[in-house]
Amino acid sequence: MDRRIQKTRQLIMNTFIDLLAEKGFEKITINGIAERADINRGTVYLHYVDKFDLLDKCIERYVELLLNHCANSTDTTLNAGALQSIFEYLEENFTIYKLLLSNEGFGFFRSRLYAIVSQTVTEVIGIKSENSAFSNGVTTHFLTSGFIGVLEWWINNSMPCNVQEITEQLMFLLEPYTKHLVSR
Amino acid sequence: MDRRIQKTRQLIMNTFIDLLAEKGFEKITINGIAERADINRGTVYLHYVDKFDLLDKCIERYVELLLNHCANSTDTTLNAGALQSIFEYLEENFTIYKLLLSNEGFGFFRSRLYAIVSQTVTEVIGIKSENSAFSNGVTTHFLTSGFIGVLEWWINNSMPCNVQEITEQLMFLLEPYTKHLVSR
DNA sequence: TTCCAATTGTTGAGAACTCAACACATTGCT
DNA sequence: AGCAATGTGTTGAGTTCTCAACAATTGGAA
Repeated sequence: MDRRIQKTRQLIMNTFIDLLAEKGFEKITINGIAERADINRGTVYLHYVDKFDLLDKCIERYVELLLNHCANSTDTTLNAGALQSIFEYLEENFTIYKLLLSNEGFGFFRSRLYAIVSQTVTEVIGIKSENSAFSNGVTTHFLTSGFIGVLEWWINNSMPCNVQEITEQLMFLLEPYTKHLVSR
Repeated sequence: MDRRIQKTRQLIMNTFIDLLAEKGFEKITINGIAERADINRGTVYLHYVDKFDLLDKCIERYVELLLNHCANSTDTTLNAGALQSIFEYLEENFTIYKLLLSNEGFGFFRSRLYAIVSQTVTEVIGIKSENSAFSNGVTTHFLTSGFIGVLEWWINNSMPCNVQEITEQLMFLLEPYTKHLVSR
């Protein structure tokens, strides 16, 4: 893809996030974004239909970035490395995800994250344990909610424990399920 | 001017300065600049003919930026405010000017700065004291060399005294001349 | 020396961005 | 209610930048 597109979108999103933190979604204008980013107003419309669309794309992007940090691990195995990688990334971009998980995110971020994670979990369960007692929606939503709940708690409370601790604790909690679900 | 031009030139110069500090002028390539700046190689040639031209323009630009900080003061009077403004700016951009004044600048920065400052001093002397004993080259070059020498010393020695001190001391040294030369 | 890889400087076509202008909607003030 | 200021969304013409390709040069290792 043309590098101008990547740069411009990155710039617009960064500016959007900054303004979101400063004044909230309500008071954000396309005008304001263009001025702050020092680009033409029309350029914003070249990439996003309006500020709602921009919020959507922004959330989509940051969900993607977050999950890429475990998709990078070669297999679908839920291993400590992938978990740790995610929480390290969250730590680095703490302010952004705190913002997206706050009221300013309108719950959209949470629901997008939930949708993707639960789908992945469903797939993994389906593949790994076709004949076991885990092949049902309850398991999927139990694990997804648990994981996302912990993630949300950790961010909202400004990382009350370090990455090492939360990773280990989470792995411990998931162990009973990984034993049956994730092995090959 | 088209904002793309300003942004691109700014980006190229910043990248150039970074590379200059990292590996020195010798090892800098147009390729390397384009890669680091994440722009097309051809774009660099759109603005500069080669890396020597880039160095020139870079020096010219930073001389301009430096002197703007006293040209902003309304009159040509050599006042404490203008001096302080210059040294504050130097303090903020210390690493850049230390680099340009070092061997990597090849003395080009110093000589450009000297040329412009001495010309201004000549003009001021000419205007302010047409019939005094100061109307000659000796005065111009004495004052210019003194000023730039102090500036160079201050930067090369990593700002051994603070802005307040160097400003006051310099004003004290210049006082005998400002009395006769700069008043209206 | 010879060869290979990297760099240089240029080209043309096409995509992205800028800018100014437009009509229209929204906001806030008196 | 009326007015002014600000924001919205779109358009068309013009500029800048990208990209891929090119021939020519340079620098270092075999």
